[in-house]
Amino acid sequence: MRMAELSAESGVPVATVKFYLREGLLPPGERTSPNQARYSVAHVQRLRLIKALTDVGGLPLASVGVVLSAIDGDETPHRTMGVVQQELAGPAPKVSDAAAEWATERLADLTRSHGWKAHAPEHAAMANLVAALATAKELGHDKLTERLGEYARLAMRVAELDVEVVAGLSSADKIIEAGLIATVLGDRIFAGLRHLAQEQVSRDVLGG
Amino acid sequence: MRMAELSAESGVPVATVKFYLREGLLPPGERTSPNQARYSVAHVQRLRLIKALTDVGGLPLASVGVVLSAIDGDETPHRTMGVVQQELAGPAPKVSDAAAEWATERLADLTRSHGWKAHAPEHAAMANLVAALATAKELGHDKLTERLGEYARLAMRVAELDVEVVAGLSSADKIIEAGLIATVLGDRIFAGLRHLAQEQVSRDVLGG
DNA sequence: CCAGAATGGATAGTCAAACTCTCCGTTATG
DNA sequence: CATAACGGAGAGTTTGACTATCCATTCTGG
Repeated sequence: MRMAELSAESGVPVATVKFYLREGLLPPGERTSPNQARYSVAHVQRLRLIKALTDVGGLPLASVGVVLSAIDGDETPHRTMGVVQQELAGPAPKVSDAAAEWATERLADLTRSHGWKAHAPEHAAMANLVAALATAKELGHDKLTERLGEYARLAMRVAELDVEVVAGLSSADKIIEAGLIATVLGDRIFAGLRHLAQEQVSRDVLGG
Repeated sequence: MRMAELSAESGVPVATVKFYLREGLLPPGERTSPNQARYSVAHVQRLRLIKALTDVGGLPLASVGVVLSAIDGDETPHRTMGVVQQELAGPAPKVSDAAAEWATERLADLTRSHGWKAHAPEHAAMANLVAALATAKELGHDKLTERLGEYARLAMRVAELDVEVVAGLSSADKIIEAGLIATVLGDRIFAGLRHLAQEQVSRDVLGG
């Protein structure tokens, strides 16, 4: 197919497709002459993935580029997912050193008591957790951190489900892509379900 | 206190504080003369809250404005939290009509089988869920939706914890603010815990 | 009391991200 | 073979979130 059809099929405007080609997010089409190219369904899928990562995952295009090269590379699923989570988490917001230290300590307790592996503070999920917990403290909301262990236990249950959903696929490539999609969409889906559930519970507990 | 101290105390640059004042995100200080003002600890707290909403919650300033006027208003906690969730969820990404219809149907099944109240498709969390599920389908990932019921059950457990954390506060104002903070930080904290847990589980199941 | 720093307020400028527009020479097509 | 579409490159646009510069006061330390 050529540009117009690729655009129609994917729902991405022609000008934007050209822009993605320039940025290297979309691989160039196969040349049929010095200045004509043909695109395949792989290009359509790639565009859909880019849309999912930006629209649903909220990733900046620069991160999308990093993620796409990661899944195109031939690293292990584990390493590749590390890159994905790094980009998905984004840069952690800055917080005061004192609060950060307290939060780091609190998280160390948690991982120790749950038998989880310790992580360096540069680890993306870790850095974001530290920032979020530190912010909670700075805002004077300790309740959330007091219950951290209970949240962690439920997070573990969710993670087990996540891995079940992704595991059982045949090839490493499929596991990587499924993992990517499950991570990007999974966060948003769970957040949505949680909000819905909060309304149910708060209706019962706090009253309409 | 005056500008310089307010800035130092909150960690927000003077120019930015002025900008927030102009935008109406921060209420003006108390006048001490026609062109001088004095600020209070309430201003410091407000600035910290704005920082949390933008940095941690990732909200655009326009949404922060809406949220702040909502919590300053005198609506019930339930209505106020509705506004908060609306802004937090943001505009749902657009998806094809066919996929959206399928996702809406799937969600109707879910809410029915869990005995949850049905929601209009304009409902923020609902619209985002529809978009996320529709995207999963468009990307050819059905596994996630097949297990939706299990995720919903866990989301319910998390929501119960959320409400426990917030309930038990004395005044409606405190409940509203705690709810806001719990929602904003809670999503990010749970996502972080989930990522950490995913690594533990995938290490065991998929191997290093 | 007064010189120099700080303040409040207004206007304009900056910067990055993510497109979108306009050309242009070449290629396909009815 | 006229004309519509294409690929490629560069400049322009829009939005969001600041940041910088002025200026006419107002405060403050010596």
